[in-house]
Amino acid sequence: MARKIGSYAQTTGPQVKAAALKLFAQSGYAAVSMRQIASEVGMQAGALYLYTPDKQTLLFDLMREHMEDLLAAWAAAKQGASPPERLEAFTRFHIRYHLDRTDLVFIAYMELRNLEPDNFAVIQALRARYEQELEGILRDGNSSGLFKIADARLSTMAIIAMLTGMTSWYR
Amino acid sequence: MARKIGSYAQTTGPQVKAAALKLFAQSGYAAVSMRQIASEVGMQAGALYLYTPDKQTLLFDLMREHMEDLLAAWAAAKQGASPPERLEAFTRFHIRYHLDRTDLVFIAYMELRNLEPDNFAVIQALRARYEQELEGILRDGNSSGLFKIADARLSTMAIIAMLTGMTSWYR
DNA sequence: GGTTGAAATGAACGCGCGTTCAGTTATTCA
DNA sequence: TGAATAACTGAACGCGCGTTCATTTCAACC
Repeated sequence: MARKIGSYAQTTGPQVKAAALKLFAQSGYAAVSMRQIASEVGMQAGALYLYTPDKQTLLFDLMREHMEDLLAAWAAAKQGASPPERLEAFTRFHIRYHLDRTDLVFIAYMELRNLEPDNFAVIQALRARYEQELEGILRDGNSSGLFKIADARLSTMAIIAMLTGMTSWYR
Repeated sequence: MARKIGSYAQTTGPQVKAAALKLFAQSGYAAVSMRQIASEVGMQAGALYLYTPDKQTLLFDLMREHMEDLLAAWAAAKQGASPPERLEAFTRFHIRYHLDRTDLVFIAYMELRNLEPDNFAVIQALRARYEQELEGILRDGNSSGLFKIADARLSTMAIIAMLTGMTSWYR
Protein backbone atom coordinates (compact mmCIF):
# COMPACT_ATOMS: atom_id res chain seq x y z
CA MET A 1 0.00 0.00 0.00
CA ALA A 2 1.10 3.57 -0.53
CA ARG A 3 -1.35 5.74 1.37
CA LYS A 4 0.46 9.08 1.62
CA ILE A 5 2.62 10.06 4.59
CA GLY A 6 3.51 13.71 4.53
CA SER A 7 5.23 14.77 1.32
CA TYR A 8 2.88 14.89 -1.64
CA ALA A 9 5.42 16.10 -4.20
CA GLN A 10 7.86 13.69 -5.77
CA THR A 11 8.05 13.16 -9.51
CA THR A 12 4.52 12.64 -10.65
CA GLY A 13 3.20 15.37 -8.37
CA PRO A 14 4.16 18.25 -10.67
CA GLN A 15 2.56 16.50 -13.63
CA VAL A 16 -0.68 16.29 -11.73
CA LYS A 17 -0.53 19.97 -10.90
CA ALA A 18 0.26 20.89 -14.48
CA ALA A 19 -2.68 18.85 -15.72
CA ALA A 20 -5.00 20.43 -13.19
CA LEU A 21 -3.76 23.88 -14.14
CA LYS A 22 -4.38 23.25 -17.80
CA LEU A 23 -7.84 21.79 -17.37
CA PHE A 24 -9.01 24.28 -14.75
CA ALA A 25 -7.94 27.13 -17.02
CA GLN A 26 -9.69 25.50 -19.95
CA SER A 27 -13.03 24.52 -18.48
CA GLY A 28 -13.17 25.82 -14.94
CA TYR A 29 -12.69 24.08 -11.62
CA ALA A 30 -16.29 22.96 -11.17
CA ALA A 31 -16.52 21.54 -14.68
CA VAL A 32 -13.36 19.41 -14.47
CA SER A 33 -13.52 15.97 -12.88
CA MET A 34 -10.78 14.08 -11.11
CA ARG A 35 -11.13 11.42 -13.80
CA GLN A 36 -10.35 14.00 -16.50
CA ILE A 37 -7.28 15.20 -14.63
CA ALA A 38 -6.12 11.61 -14.14
CA SER A 39 -6.63 10.82 -17.80
CA GLU A 40 -4.61 13.90 -18.77
CA VAL A 41 -1.70 12.57 -16.71
CA GLY A 42 -2.27 9.02 -17.90
CA MET A 43 -3.49 7.28 -14.77
CA GLN A 44 -6.62 6.29 -12.90
CA ALA A 45 -8.52 8.71 -10.70
CA GLY A 46 -7.62 6.87 -7.52
CA ALA A 47 -3.89 7.44 -8.07
CA LEU A 48 -4.35 11.21 -7.84
CA TYR A 49 -4.85 10.82 -4.12
CA LEU A 50 -1.20 9.89 -3.78
CA TYR A 51 -0.42 13.50 -4.72
CA THR A 52 -3.22 15.53 -3.25
CA PRO A 53 -5.60 14.94 -0.34
CA ASP A 54 -8.54 16.17 -2.44
CA LYS A 55 -9.65 18.23 -5.42
CA GLN A 56 -10.08 21.44 -3.48
CA THR A 57 -6.46 21.30 -2.30
CA LEU A 58 -5.35 20.95 -5.89
CA LEU A 59 -6.95 24.30 -6.68
CA PHE A 60 -5.85 25.90 -3.44
CA ASP A 61 -2.22 24.84 -3.87
CA LEU A 62 -2.11 26.21 -7.41
CA MET A 63 -3.37 29.56 -6.21
CA ARG A 64 -1.31 29.74 -3.04
CA GLU A 65 1.92 28.83 -4.79
CA HIS A 66 1.15 31.32 -7.52
CA MET A 67 0.67 34.13 -5.02
CA GLU A 68 3.73 33.15 -2.98
CA ASP A 69 5.89 32.98 -6.09
CA LEU A 70 4.56 36.33 -7.20
CA LEU A 71 5.40 37.95 -3.86
CA ALA A 72 8.85 36.36 -3.79
CA ALA A 73 9.57 37.44 -7.37
CA TRP A 74 8.56 41.01 -6.63
CA ALA A 75 10.64 41.05 -3.46
CA ALA A 76 13.60 40.06 -5.64
CA ALA A 77 12.81 42.47 -8.48
CA LYS A 78 11.85 45.44 -6.33
CA GLN A 79 13.86 48.54 -7.15
CA GLY A 80 13.79 52.31 -7.58
CA ALA A 81 14.35 55.10 -5.13
CA SER A 82 11.64 57.67 -5.84
CA PRO A 83 7.95 56.75 -5.99
CA PRO A 84 7.76 57.31 -9.79
CA GLU A 85 10.70 54.96 -10.28
CA ARG A 86 9.21 52.42 -7.93
CA LEU A 87 5.88 52.66 -9.71
CA GLU A 88 7.51 52.03 -13.06
CA ALA A 89 9.44 49.09 -11.66
CA PHE A 90 6.25 47.64 -10.25
CA THR A 91 4.23 47.95 -13.45
CA ARG A 92 7.04 46.55 -15.58
CA PHE A 93 7.49 43.65 -13.22
CA HIS A 94 3.76 42.98 -12.99
CA ILE A 95 3.20 42.89 -16.73
CA ARG A 96 6.19 40.73 -17.48
CA TYR A 97 5.44 38.27 -14.69
CA HIS A 98 1.78 37.91 -15.58
CA LEU A 99 2.34 37.60 -19.31
CA ASP A 100 4.45 34.52 -18.63
CA ARG A 101 1.78 32.83 -16.52
CA THR A 102 -1.55 33.51 -18.20
CA ASP A 103 -3.15 30.26 -17.08
CA LEU A 104 -2.30 30.76 -13.42
CA VAL A 105 -3.41 34.38 -13.50
CA PHE A 106 -6.65 33.39 -15.15
CA ILE A 107 -7.36 30.76 -12.51
CA ALA A 108 -6.31 32.99 -9.63
CA TYR A 109 -9.00 35.43 -10.77
CA MET A 110 -11.76 33.16 -12.04
CA GLU A 111 -11.73 30.46 -9.41
CA LEU A 112 -11.66 32.59 -6.29
CA ARG A 113 -15.31 31.84 -5.71
CA ASN A 114 -14.69 28.11 -5.76
CA LEU A 115 -12.36 28.25 -2.78
CA GLU A 116 -13.70 27.05 0.53
CA PRO A 117 -13.90 29.89 3.08
CA ASP A 118 -10.67 29.06 4.92
CA ASN A 119 -8.71 28.74 1.71
CA PHE A 120 -10.28 31.90 0.35
CA ALA A 121 -9.10 33.83 3.38
CA VAL A 122 -5.53 32.67 2.84
CA ILE A 123 -5.49 33.70 -0.81
CA GLN A 124 -7.15 37.01 -0.05
CA ALA A 125 -4.45 37.77 2.51
CA LEU A 126 -1.72 37.06 -0.03
CA ARG A 127 -3.49 39.25 -2.56
CA ALA A 128 -3.75 42.02 -0.02
CA ARG A 129 -0.01 41.83 0.63
CA TYR A 130 0.70 42.24 -3.07
CA GLU A 131 -1.72 45.12 -3.46
CA GLN A 132 -0.18 46.85 -0.47
CA GLU A 133 3.12 46.94 -2.31
CA LEU A 134 1.55 49.16 -4.94
CA GLU A 135 -0.58 51.07 -2.48
CA GLY A 136 2.54 51.89 -0.46
CA ILE A 137 4.19 53.37 -3.53
CA LEU A 138 1.16 55.50 -4.28
CA ARG A 139 0.91 56.71 -0.69
CA ASP A 140 4.60 57.59 -0.56
CA GLY A 141 4.24 59.49 -3.81
CA ASN A 142 1.31 61.33 -2.33
CA SER A 143 3.04 62.40 0.87
CA SER A 144 6.12 63.56 -0.98
CA GLY A 145 3.89 65.59 -3.29
CA LEU A 146 4.96 63.73 -6.42
CA PHE A 147 1.55 62.11 -6.97
CA LYS A 148 -1.87 63.66 -6.50
CA ILE A 149 -4.15 60.72 -5.84
CA ALA A 150 -7.45 61.20 -4.05
CA ASP A 151 -8.08 57.57 -3.09
CA ALA A 152 -4.96 55.40 -2.98
CA ARG A 153 -6.95 52.23 -2.34
CA LEU A 154 -9.22 52.76 -5.34
CA SER A 155 -6.30 53.71 -7.56
CA THR A 156 -4.45 50.58 -6.51
CA MET A 157 -7.35 48.40 -7.50
CA ALA A 158 -7.83 50.25 -10.76
CA ILE A 159 -4.18 49.97 -11.75
CA ILE A 160 -3.96 46.29 -10.89
CA ALA A 161 -7.20 45.55 -12.71
CA MET A 162 -5.90 47.34 -15.80
CA LEU A 163 -2.50 45.69 -15.70
CA THR A 164 -3.94 42.24 -15.13
CA GLY A 165 -6.61 42.83 -17.74
CA MET A 166 -3.87 43.54 -20.28
CA THR A 167 -2.62 40.00 -20.01
CA SER A 168 -6.01 38.62 -21.02
CA TRP A 169 -6.40 40.48 -24.32
CA TYR A 170 -2.73 40.41 -25.24
CA ARG A 171 -2.44 37.13 -27.14
CA MET B 1 -50.28 18.26 -17.04
CA ALA B 2 -48.52 21.34 -18.32
CA ARG B 3 -45.72 20.12 -20.53
CA LYS B 4 -44.66 23.24 -22.43
CA ILE B 5 -45.97 24.18 -25.86
CA GLY B 6 -44.03 26.97 -27.42
CA SER B 7 -43.96 30.09 -25.27
CA TYR B 8 -41.75 29.67 -22.23
CA ALA B 9 -42.23 33.17 -20.83
CA GLN B 10 -45.34 34.10 -18.88
CA THR B 11 -45.18 35.41 -15.35
CA THR B 12 -42.90 33.07 -13.48
CA GLY B 13 -40.47 32.83 -16.37
CA PRO B 14 -38.72 36.11 -15.62
CA GLN B 15 -38.33 35.13 -11.96
CA VAL B 16 -36.58 31.96 -13.03
CA LYS B 17 -34.23 33.91 -15.27
CA ALA B 18 -33.51 36.41 -12.53
CA ALA B 19 -32.72 33.64 -10.08
CA ALA B 20 -30.45 31.91 -12.58
CA LEU B 21 -28.69 35.19 -13.32
CA LYS B 22 -28.08 35.85 -9.65
CA LEU B 23 -26.82 32.37 -8.85
CA PHE B 24 -24.71 31.96 -11.99
CA ALA B 25 -23.03 35.30 -11.26
CA GLN B 26 -22.47 34.26 -7.67
CA SER B 27 -21.13 30.74 -8.00
CA GLY B 28 -20.72 30.00 -11.70
CA TYR B 29 -22.87 28.01 -14.08
CA ALA B 30 -21.28 24.63 -13.41
CA ALA B 31 -21.50 25.02 -9.64
CA VAL B 32 -25.20 25.93 -9.55
CA SER B 33 -27.80 23.16 -9.59
CA MET B 34 -31.32 23.29 -10.93
CA ARG B 35 -32.50 22.53 -7.39
CA GLN B 36 -30.75 25.65 -6.11
CA ILE B 37 -32.33 27.80 -8.80
CA ALA B 38 -35.75 26.32 -8.03
CA SER B 39 -35.32 26.93 -4.32
CA GLU B 40 -34.37 30.56 -5.02
CA VAL B 41 -37.66 31.02 -6.88
CA GLY B 42 -39.56 28.99 -4.28
CA MET B 43 -40.52 25.88 -6.23
CA GLN B 44 -39.39 22.35 -6.97
CA ALA B 45 -36.75 21.58 -9.58
CA GLY B 46 -39.23 19.88 -11.88
CA ALA B 47 -41.27 23.05 -12.27
CA LEU B 48 -38.34 24.86 -13.86
CA TYR B 49 -38.90 22.80 -16.97
CA LEU B 50 -42.12 24.70 -17.57
CA TYR B 51 -39.96 27.73 -18.29
CA THR B 52 -36.86 26.36 -19.92
CA PRO B 53 -36.16 23.19 -21.89
CA ASP B 54 -32.90 22.66 -19.97
CA LYS B 55 -30.17 24.27 -17.90
CA GLN B 56 -27.95 25.09 -20.84
CA THR B 57 -30.73 27.08 -22.49
CA LEU B 58 -31.13 29.08 -19.31
CA LEU B 59 -27.53 30.23 -19.64
CA PHE B 60 -27.70 30.68 -23.38
CA ASP B 61 -30.88 32.79 -23.22
CA LEU B 62 -29.37 35.06 -20.60
CA MET B 63 -26.35 35.68 -22.78
CA ARG B 64 -28.21 35.96 -26.07
CA GLU B 65 -30.75 38.41 -24.71
CA HIS B 66 -27.99 40.40 -23.10
CA MET B 67 -26.13 40.75 -26.38
CA GLU B 68 -29.27 41.51 -28.36
CA ASP B 69 -30.34 44.16 -25.88
CA LEU B 70 -26.86 45.65 -25.97
CA LEU B 71 -26.88 45.87 -29.76
CA ALA B 72 -30.38 47.34 -29.81
CA ALA B 73 -29.50 49.89 -27.14
CA TRP B 74 -26.42 51.00 -29.05
CA ALA B 75 -28.38 51.25 -32.28
CA ALA B 76 -30.72 53.61 -30.45
CA ALA B 77 -28.00 55.58 -28.70
CA LYS B 78 -25.63 55.81 -31.63
CA GLN B 79 -24.66 59.39 -32.47
CA GLY B 80 -21.88 61.73 -33.53
CA ALA B 81 -20.72 62.82 -36.97
CA SER B 82 -16.92 62.69 -36.85
CA PRO B 83 -14.99 59.59 -35.71
CA PRO B 84 -13.82 61.29 -32.48
CA GLU B 85 -17.40 62.18 -31.62
CA ARG B 86 -18.60 58.71 -32.47
CA LEU B 87 -15.82 57.20 -30.38
CA GLU B 88 -16.80 59.31 -27.40
CA ALA B 89 -20.45 58.37 -27.84
CA PHE B 90 -19.52 54.71 -27.97
CA THR B 91 -17.36 54.73 -24.87
CA ARG B 92 -19.91 56.73 -22.88
CA PHE B 93 -22.66 54.39 -23.95
CA HIS B 94 -20.62 51.28 -23.22
CA ILE B 95 -19.65 52.32 -19.72
CA ARG B 96 -23.10 53.45 -18.71
CA TYR B 97 -24.79 50.37 -20.14
CA HIS B 98 -22.38 47.93 -18.54
CA LEU B 99 -22.33 49.61 -15.15
CA ASP B 100 -26.07 49.00 -14.93
CA ARG B 101 -25.80 45.30 -15.68
CA THR B 102 -22.74 44.03 -13.87
CA ASP B 103 -24.11 40.53 -13.30
CA LEU B 104 -24.99 39.99 -16.94
CA VAL B 105 -21.66 41.36 -18.11
CA PHE B 106 -19.84 39.14 -15.66
CA ILE B 107 -21.67 36.05 -16.87
CA ALA B 108 -21.31 36.97 -20.53
CA TYR B 109 -17.56 36.95 -20.00
CA MET B 110 -17.05 34.17 -17.47
CA GLU B 111 -19.43 31.56 -18.78
CA LEU B 112 -18.52 31.64 -22.45
CA ARG B 113 -16.65 28.39 -22.04
CA ASN B 114 -19.70 26.66 -20.61
CA LEU B 115 -21.72 27.20 -23.78
CA GLU B 116 -22.20 24.24 -26.05
CA PRO B 117 -20.50 24.77 -29.43
CA ASP B 118 -23.63 25.83 -31.34
CA ASN B 119 -24.64 28.29 -28.66
CA PHE B 120 -21.10 29.58 -28.40
CA ALA B 121 -21.07 30.36 -32.11
CA VAL B 122 -24.25 32.41 -31.80
CA ILE B 123 -22.92 34.48 -28.93
CA GLN B 124 -19.58 34.96 -30.62
CA ALA B 125 -21.34 36.30 -33.71
CA LEU B 126 -23.28 38.82 -31.61
CA ARG B 127 -20.08 39.86 -29.88
CA ALA B 128 -18.38 40.31 -33.21
CA ARG B 129 -21.21 42.57 -34.39
CA TYR B 130 -20.76 44.79 -31.35
CA GLU B 131 -17.00 44.93 -31.71
CA GLN B 132 -17.35 45.85 -35.35
CA GLU B 133 -19.24 48.95 -34.31
CA LEU B 134 -16.14 50.20 -32.55
CA GLU B 135 -13.76 48.85 -35.13
CA GLY B 136 -15.66 50.73 -37.82
CA ILE B 137 -15.23 53.99 -35.93
CA LEU B 138 -11.51 53.40 -35.56
CA ARG B 139 -11.10 52.53 -39.23
CA ASP B 140 -13.04 55.60 -40.35
CA GLY B 141 -10.89 57.75 -38.11
CA ASN B 142 -7.82 56.18 -39.64
CA SER B 143 -8.83 56.75 -43.26
CA SER B 144 -9.81 60.34 -42.60
CA GLY B 145 -6.44 60.89 -40.91
CA LEU B 146 -7.95 61.78 -37.55
CA PHE B 147 -6.65 58.62 -35.83
CA LYS B 148 -3.30 56.95 -36.25
CA ILE B 149 -3.92 53.34 -35.28
CA ALA B 150 -1.63 50.59 -36.51
CA ASP B 151 -3.92 47.64 -35.83
CA ALA B 152 -7.61 48.52 -35.61
CA ARG B 153 -8.59 44.98 -34.60
CA LEU B 154 -6.13 44.89 -31.70
CA SER B 155 -7.09 48.39 -30.58
CA THR B 156 -10.76 47.43 -30.63
CA MET B 157 -10.13 44.48 -28.35
CA ALA B 158 -7.92 46.52 -26.06
CA ILE B 159 -10.46 49.32 -25.71
CA ILE B 160 -13.36 46.96 -25.07
CA ALA B 161 -11.34 44.97 -22.56
CA MET B 162 -10.43 48.14 -20.73
CA LEU B 163 -13.96 49.54 -20.76
CA THR B 164 -15.50 46.25 -19.66
CA GLY B 165 -12.79 45.75 -17.06
CA MET B 166 -13.72 49.09 -15.52
CA THR B 167 -17.14 47.78 -14.59
CA SER B 168 -15.62 44.99 -12.55
CA TRP B 169 -13.45 47.09 -10.24
CA TYR B 170 -15.85 50.00 -10.01
CA ARG B 171 -18.02 49.03 -7.06
C1' DG C 1 15.98 -14.57 -6.83
C1' DG C 2 13.35 -13.14 -3.10
C1' DT C 3 11.79 -9.44 -0.35
C1' DT C 4 10.43 -4.99 0.22
C1' DG C 5 7.61 -1.02 -0.43
C1' DA C 6 6.22 2.60 -3.37
C1' DA C 7 3.13 3.38 -7.45
C1' DA C 8 -0.92 2.52 -9.57
C1' DT C 9 -5.19 -0.11 -10.51
C1' DG C 10 -10.07 -0.80 -10.68
C1' DA C 11 -14.11 -1.79 -8.34
C1' DA C 12 -16.98 0.02 -5.11
C1' DC C 13 -19.36 3.59 -1.86
C1' DG C 14 -22.96 7.07 -1.26
C1' DC C 15 -24.46 11.24 -3.17
C1' DG C 16 -26.28 14.91 -5.90
C1' DC C 17 -26.88 15.93 -10.54
C1' DG C 18 -30.20 17.08 -14.83
C1' DT C 19 -34.28 15.55 -16.35
C1' DT C 20 -38.97 13.15 -16.70
C1' DC C 21 -43.68 12.45 -15.64
C1' DA C 22 -47.89 10.68 -13.31
C1' DG C 23 -50.42 12.81 -10.07
C1' DT C 24 -52.17 16.79 -7.20
C1' DT C 25 -53.64 21.51 -6.51
C1' DA C 26 -55.31 25.98 -7.91
C1' DT C 27 -57.38 29.01 -11.14
C1' DT C 28 -60.40 30.21 -14.92
C1' DC C 29 -64.73 30.70 -17.04
C1' DA C 30 -69.14 28.79 -19.02
C1' DT D 1 -71.10 24.36 -9.70
C1' DG D 2 -68.38 21.82 -12.42
C1' DA D 3 -65.44 20.95 -16.32
C1' DA D 4 -61.09 22.41 -18.37
C1' DT D 5 -56.61 23.80 -18.10
C1' DA D 6 -52.59 25.78 -16.18
C1' DA D 7 -49.13 25.46 -12.37
C1' DC D 8 -46.63 22.73 -9.55
C1' DT D 9 -45.20 18.60 -6.72
C1' DG D 10 -42.49 14.79 -5.48
C1' DA D 11 -40.72 10.54 -6.52
C1' DA D 12 -38.03 8.29 -9.64
C1' DC D 13 -34.46 7.42 -13.61
C1' DG D 14 -29.66 6.68 -14.87
C1' DC D 15 -25.33 8.78 -14.54
C1' DG D 16 -21.03 10.75 -13.22
C1' DC D 17 -19.07 12.75 -9.34
C1' DG D 18 -15.22 12.77 -5.32
C1' DT D 19 -13.24 9.58 -2.61
C1' DT D 20 -11.67 4.97 -0.50
C1' DC D 21 -9.16 0.78 -0.35
C1' DA D 22 -7.91 -4.16 -1.08
C1' DT D 23 -5.26 -5.82 -4.59
C1' DT D 24 -1.76 -5.90 -8.20
C1' DT D 25 2.46 -4.30 -10.57
C1' DC D 26 7.18 -3.41 -10.72
C1' DA D 27 11.72 -1.37 -9.77
C1' DA D 28 15.37 -1.43 -6.20
C1' DC D 29 18.27 -3.72 -3.28
C1' DC D 30 20.36 -7.65 -0.19
